Amino acid sequence: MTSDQLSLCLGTNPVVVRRSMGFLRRAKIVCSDRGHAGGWRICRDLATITLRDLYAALEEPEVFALGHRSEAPECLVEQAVNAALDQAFAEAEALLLQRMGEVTLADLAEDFTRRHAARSARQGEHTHDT
Amino acid sequence: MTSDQLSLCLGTNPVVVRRSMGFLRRAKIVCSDRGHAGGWRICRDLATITLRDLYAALEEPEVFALGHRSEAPECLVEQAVNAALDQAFAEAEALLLQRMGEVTLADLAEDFTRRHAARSARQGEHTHDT
DNA sequence: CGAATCGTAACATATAAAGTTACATGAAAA
DNA sequence: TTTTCATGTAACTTTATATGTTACGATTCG
Repeated sequence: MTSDQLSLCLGTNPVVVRRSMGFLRRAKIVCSDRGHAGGWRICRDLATITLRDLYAALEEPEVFALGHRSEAPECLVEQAVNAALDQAFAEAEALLLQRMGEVTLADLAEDFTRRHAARSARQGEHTHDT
Repeated sequence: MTSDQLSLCLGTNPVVVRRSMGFLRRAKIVCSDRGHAGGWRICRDLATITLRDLYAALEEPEVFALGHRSEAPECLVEQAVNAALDQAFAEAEALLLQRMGEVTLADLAEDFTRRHAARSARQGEHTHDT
């Protein structure tokens, strides 16, 4: 698909798509072809790509919205709070990343297919009714 | 302490302090007194206040920086991704909140005291050297 | 009364994410 | 070879949000 097509699907802008897909290209998850009939392709087996890979490739801001105000604060109160929460944040992040690592694009494709069939069935029903 | 004093400690603005402390007041964690000699007081035993209580009271944006673009998307791809991650997010958030619920302000006060003593000792040493 | 303090509305500023424009580069088709 | 259609990317604009600021009313104590 081209950046223009993707931007329509995603309700955004082609340049924004190129910006994000660029990260995936550098991570060797997608390939891009320039020129006529060019665009974006997934260049690895869907079963080998996990949501964790995508997250890592996109370098999204951070897992948590909460975080330290500063990494090595002089303030002793802040130091105490950081010390108390560092472990908790690390554990929660590790858990989340592990779960993301367990979901492949192949899994999602399968689920999508199921959902698509279900929607089609519902629409068929509805068409039959009217 | 007054909002002005707190804002100096925190490197921010007195109105910002009132805004945040207002949430803690509504959660009955702190009390405020107006007028002369007024200001803010913690109005519960430190051992009964956890970081989770503070987080809940402050209604911070969200635990995670990542999240759903929309809660009930029409897009089937988005539905599949949400379904795959909902459980993971819920687990990680529960773990984090549990850990936050295990840390009381009394714990933090104790840790602060220890750090303060350590710093004083280091400064004493240093003074002794020079 | 008057100074000190919170409560809150209204407005200003800063920052980052997203969107936009513009154009160079590259590749296939005519 | 020229045209057309893509990506790659820099520069700028817009938008959203958190933060900071000003202003002033309400309350309390001396």
